[in-house]
Amino acid sequence: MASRLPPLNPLRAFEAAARLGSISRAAGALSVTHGAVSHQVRTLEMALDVRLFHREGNRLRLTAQGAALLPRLTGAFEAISLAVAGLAEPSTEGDLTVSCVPALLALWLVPRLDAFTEPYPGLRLRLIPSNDPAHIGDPDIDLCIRYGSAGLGDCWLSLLAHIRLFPVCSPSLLNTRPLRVVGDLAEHVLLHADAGREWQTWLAAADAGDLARGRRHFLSDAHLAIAAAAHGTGVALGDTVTTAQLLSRGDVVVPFDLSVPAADAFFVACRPDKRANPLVRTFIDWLVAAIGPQDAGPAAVAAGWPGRRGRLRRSTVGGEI
Amino acid sequence: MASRLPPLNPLRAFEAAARLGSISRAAGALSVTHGAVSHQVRTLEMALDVRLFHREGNRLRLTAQGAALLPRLTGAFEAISLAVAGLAEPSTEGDLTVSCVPALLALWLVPRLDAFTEPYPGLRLRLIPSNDPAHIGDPDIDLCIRYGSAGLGDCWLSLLAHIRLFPVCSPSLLNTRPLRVVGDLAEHVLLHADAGREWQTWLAAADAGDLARGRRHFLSDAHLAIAAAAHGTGVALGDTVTTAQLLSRGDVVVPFDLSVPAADAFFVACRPDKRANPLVRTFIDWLVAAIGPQDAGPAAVAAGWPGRRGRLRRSTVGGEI
DNA sequence: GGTCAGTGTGAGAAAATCTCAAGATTGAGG
DNA sequence: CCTCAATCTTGAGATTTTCTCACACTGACC
Repeated sequence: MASRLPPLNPLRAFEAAARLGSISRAAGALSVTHGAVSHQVRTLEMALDVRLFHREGNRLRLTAQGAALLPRLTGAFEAISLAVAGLAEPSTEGDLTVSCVPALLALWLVPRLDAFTEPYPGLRLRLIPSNDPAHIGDPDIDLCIRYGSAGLGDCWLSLLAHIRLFPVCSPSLLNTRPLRVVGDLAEHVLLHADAGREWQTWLAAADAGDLARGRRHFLSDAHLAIAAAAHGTGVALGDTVTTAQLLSRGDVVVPFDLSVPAADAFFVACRPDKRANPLVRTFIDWLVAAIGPQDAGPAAVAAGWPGRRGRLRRSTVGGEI
Repeated sequence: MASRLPPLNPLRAFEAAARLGSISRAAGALSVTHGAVSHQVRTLEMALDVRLFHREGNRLRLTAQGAALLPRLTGAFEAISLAVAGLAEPSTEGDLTVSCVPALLALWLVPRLDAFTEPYPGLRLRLIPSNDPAHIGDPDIDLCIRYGSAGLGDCWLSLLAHIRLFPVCSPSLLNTRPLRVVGDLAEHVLLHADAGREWQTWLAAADAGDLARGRRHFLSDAHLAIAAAAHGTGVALGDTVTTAQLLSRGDVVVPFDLSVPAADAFFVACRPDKRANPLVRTFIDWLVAAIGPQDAGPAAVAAGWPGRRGRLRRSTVGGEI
């Protein structure tokens, strides 16, 4: 898929020409002749098989497709430029304290941690399994990974991942008791994480809302619920992020081909001042990249819910603390 | 600054090698020989004057700097790939309804709108000056630009711009009554936008909190306050985004070299389902790019400003505009 | 020790990119 | 109408980058 990338230098030439509105100015900015830029743009149009400029005599006008491409390219090249510029800062020694939702910590973060820490021998990492929003304000905690953005208060927020939910169970469970149609769930224990409504949502989507009153256990965290499911205790709701590894190893299986979007999403959050720490920035960059591309579009973040707490994300500069 | 970009193809080669953990695998992914990738990586290290890999015999290990660079590059290349992939969708005809803070609409958006609409002759745009959070839920409104993210409810959010605030007034006002030191503000009318505390914040930073009780007018919106200032009625608080054009045209001037960060920031928001509309995505992309680069780091959203007091720093307002 | 799977490097080939020069279109000014 | 200046396009050839190939080196493993 990476090989599907179009030629980069023509992209840069187009970006400059489109942004500056002129082949000649782009040539100036790139320190080449205008002929070179003209060739590059033409090459790109060939490669993409798309017209990017309307040629009207001696003047250029972006086509709709060129206009759609421009801001994204500008953003990407700016990101590259910033990334390279920020390369000088060397400070990658020290402590990093991360508070993370237990399920994500145990099932996703810990298995991948080596990949992050490997280049940083001087790094001391402390991990706290928790979903307590108050941790954000704690000066001893560098960053928090949370499910849901509600109650996080005055902080930097960044969307990590939207998830979808689906039932999972141990493969051996299917041998002891059938689980072919949704109705068979009545014969199984539904494993709930916390007091969440996730099962209710899924059952509603499966047109089986009445099953919500069957046998069920409540566990304090999705991690426990999924572990219990893997053990064969019952059926839990897994999600696209934390359960992926267990699924690929065959520890759990998905009995039904139906998933529902979760009501909330995973976020990274930290106190604004913590972002000055290059270690924190590096870790966040890594997190976002490691969890995979979630969405096109810039800086997309889902806000909390209306009326939950009127005071969310309000801060004062000179006013009361 | 664009010319400061390092060579792109070596960046891509490094990204692949670092992500896949091996020169050979990168060579496979890029369909070239390993020698080519090795040369590219070496070239990049030369160009940046930074070691990106530790070479240990026949094995590679990322250096701290290489590891810091990797996720950002991956993100940028992914963004490019997505941008190009999304190029096929042609649908750029239809209606787009935007609800926007009045000041930003009149002083920033409208003057730049031609640049956006130009490539889309089939586009019908409807603009609504408003800061009503309820508009987000309105199915007739495609997207909202808001000051502050509070109360927006369940929606997609994206940071547009942080702003800084500073006094502005008509140049002719300075002829009629002096405005040399902060104390001279006592002789002028302070133009407030809404019931905001912005003036209070600025005066506190200027060590002149007592002036907050002088003559003042309250206008319903920053647009009106700034227009009144341009007209010579008094002194208003301008910001780095909406007031930039008036400043560059000389309609208003900045009497003091002191600015404070605003308590909140501009956001774009829309209902999650609206983001399926390519027109909405294109408009948001354009907005974010047009308002300028705000921050490095992925998907960074400020839920308010750093609340630290006394951190207000003097800045050369005229210079950064 | 031999083999395998990696990486590094130098020389030359291949390909991309650039420059140069000529041609074409447009708009302004006389 | 003519000329001039600005701008884009295009083709040929020069230049630079990038790639391949062949060989050398290292470390792991049997």
